[in-house]
Amino acid sequence: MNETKPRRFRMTRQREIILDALMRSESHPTADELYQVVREQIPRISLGTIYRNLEVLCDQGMATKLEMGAQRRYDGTTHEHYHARCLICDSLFDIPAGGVPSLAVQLPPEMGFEITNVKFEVRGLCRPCRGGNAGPRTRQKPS
Amino acid sequence: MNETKPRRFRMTRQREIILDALMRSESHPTADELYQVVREQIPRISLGTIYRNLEVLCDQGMATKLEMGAQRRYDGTTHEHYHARCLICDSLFDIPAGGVPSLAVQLPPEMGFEITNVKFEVRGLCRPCRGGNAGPRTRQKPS
DNA sequence: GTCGGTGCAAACACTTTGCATACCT
DNA sequence: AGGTATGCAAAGTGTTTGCACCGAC
Repeated sequence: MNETKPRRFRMTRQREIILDALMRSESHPTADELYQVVREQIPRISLGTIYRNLEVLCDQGMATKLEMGAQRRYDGTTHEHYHARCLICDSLFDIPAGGVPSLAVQLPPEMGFEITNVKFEVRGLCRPCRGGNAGPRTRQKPS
Repeated sequence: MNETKPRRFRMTRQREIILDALMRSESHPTADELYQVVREQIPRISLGTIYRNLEVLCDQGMATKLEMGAQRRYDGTTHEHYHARCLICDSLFDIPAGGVPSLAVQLPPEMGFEITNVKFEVRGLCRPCRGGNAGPRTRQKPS
């Protein structure tokens, strides 16, 4: 019972061209940027198709979605510190200073990139969401 | 010439309560979450005011905006790697493996947080935006 | 009194979804 | 033939903005 149906994957022209455009791109395009590119080959393609296919391709492990958070969050503090985010309830927890190793990054000089700061976030499961007895909650406040 | 006008900052009841709610919060609230809280004290406050004030408070350095990107980006590759983002043109560049130190994080056990993965991003200026002769561009593609 | 801030509502930008049709396999 | 995928358009979400009134300084 409760079996997830196989849901078969079909490689269509649209899907193929979207994936190709995505893999060919040196940058990390937005859905709309892909839309503009793909439209050169399939003028009548719709933006909805782009979104749907990106979703499917990510599910299939053929692509990755960056910047998960669609909603902006604010922080009352100003000093630099890092966060741990729960994958289930999406809560953010501060990571105490010292918990993070030196984040000294060495970029190859030929890259020509000048580092201003680094952003670092730990993803995982918070205590309440791990604990089995109450089950995972949604939008619960970190303690 | 071209002097930016002083634009003086005024501490209003709304602003004070929003800031207070933000600083008091242990989590990192969204604008809407703050709206719900602040509404208990100022029932007629509008969501627009929340957004406007958060913007101002961040400008004043009294708060911080997390998760800058409002727009989602996709990546044609699957293997885990890290990115460098340009603060001016917002381009994303891959960081070659080996450029990043071990990201072994030690969270205090009493935190009870189980790490699944870490997200890491370098911020700074890319070569084209650093180079003075052409000046910074917007939305330029990383080479 | 002045000029910035507020409430309200409409406008925006990005993403998701319902539906009838089209197309793989 | 059967079940996905597509195009289109409308609906959803989160954020920004125009405007007339209000209020801090």
